[in-house]
Amino acid sequence: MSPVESALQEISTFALFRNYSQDQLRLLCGGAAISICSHRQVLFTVGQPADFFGIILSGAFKLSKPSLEGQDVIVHFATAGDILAALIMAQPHPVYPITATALGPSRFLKVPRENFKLHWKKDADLIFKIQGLLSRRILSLHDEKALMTASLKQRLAACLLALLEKQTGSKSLELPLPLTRKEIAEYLGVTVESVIRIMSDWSKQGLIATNDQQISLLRPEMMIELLKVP
Amino acid sequence: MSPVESALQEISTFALFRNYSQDQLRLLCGGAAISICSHRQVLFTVGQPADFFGIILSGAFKLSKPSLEGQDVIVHFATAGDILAALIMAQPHPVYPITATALGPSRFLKVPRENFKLHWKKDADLIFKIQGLLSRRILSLHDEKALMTASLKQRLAACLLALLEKQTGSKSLELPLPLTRKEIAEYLGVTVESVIRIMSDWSKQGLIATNDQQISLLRPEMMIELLKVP
DNA sequence: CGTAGCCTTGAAGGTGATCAATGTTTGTGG
DNA sequence: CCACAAACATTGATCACCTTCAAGGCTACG
Repeated sequence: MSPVESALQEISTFALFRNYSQDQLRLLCGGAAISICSHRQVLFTVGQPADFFGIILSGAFKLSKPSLEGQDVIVHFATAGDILAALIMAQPHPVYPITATALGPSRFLKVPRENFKLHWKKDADLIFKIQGLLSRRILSLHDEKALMTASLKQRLAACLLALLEKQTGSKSLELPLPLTRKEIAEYLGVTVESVIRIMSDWSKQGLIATNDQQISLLRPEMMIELLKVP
Repeated sequence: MSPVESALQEISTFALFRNYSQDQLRLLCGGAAISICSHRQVLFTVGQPADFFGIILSGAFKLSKPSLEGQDVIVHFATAGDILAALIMAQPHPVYPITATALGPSRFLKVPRENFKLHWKKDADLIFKIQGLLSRRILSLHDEKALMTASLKQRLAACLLALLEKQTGSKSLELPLPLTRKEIAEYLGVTVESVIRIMSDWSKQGLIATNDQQISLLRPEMMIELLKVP
């Protein structure tokens, strides 16, 4: 079986494509290719013409864009099952609004842009489900915004807990993606030093542990406690 | 002509419904009603079962949700032509994720929830256009996030400029909605005092003027200048 | 073996928060 | 129409959190 064929079987387990037959998937993903990305490999870059969108098969990607001052800001951590760049496929000459970089070894199913107009757009049910994904993104961005008045300690706790919840299946205590302190800082919009100071405190208190960029939340209940009234 | 009928003519000028005949609109908006809201009137409240969604005919609404500490955070300022609550209509028992409050006298076309499943969802092209709206929301939330590392002065300038750009048509210097300093603070996630200090500076320098909660940007070029390198 | 990127720690500084007091506008009911 | 309450606006003083700057250690990789 070709790699793409087996990928199609793989995505049929994702919520988005449940109930789709292999034939239907073959149509939707005609001409697709699989990108095998190593850690830190860039999938696409902000500003580049968008000639493909697609689905994360495994691993994770950080989605970032440059801020006014030039340094990068991470807007989202995308994990297996997430769709990337679908939201701009509607435009006549789409350009990636963000840069996608692999976090850990990852696999991505690249679907040619034409498929969107030819097949995806015609499938009201699929568009509808994608809308559901977009809605959830908006709601979680709102939640994040509501946390802006909280202390950095609370925002950091909320961030790690949210990442832990992304975990598909088993409830291990390890975050499903490798993360540097710098990346966490870029995600929260603060400096590395601030993140480090809080996380080393937590390490000393046994709340978290880091092993080769893999972060584990040893005491999630305690982290949740931090989110309660200051 | 009934008020609803004239509203249907009104919305046919919005980008979302261009090319729709009155008959089609009558089908999509069957059973709709018009809410005439006065300043500060609440259209729906967070947590309340969502039995309608709809379109802002005129005026504006602030969309807010309570933060951890209890005070409200404004997640979006919605203006004429915006769709509210469409993104949660897909759920089986939707509940409003935010509170919508009128800013200035406003009119809203309330469409019953059933219409979404019966008619809107079936219209692939419409769902597709709504997806376009959602995409733009996500992109602008990303832009906002990229500004989180900037100083409050810059974020405030960006906020006012973005609101000025929402203006449909004429390029007056007055923001299209009445805003208190407190609301701006709730939108930016900072305290009223900080907003006031910056805005009184700008008032003294002649950059802005306030008249009965109507803010005017007298020198937009200067505001844009503030967004350049610190 | 040298460089580049990440991690860590400390000291100093600034931005925005907090607290407090007062003035102003808006809305409500007698 | 006035009295009063409630919400908003303003200002100053003080404080805390987070940033900035600086220096050094660690690991990965050519």
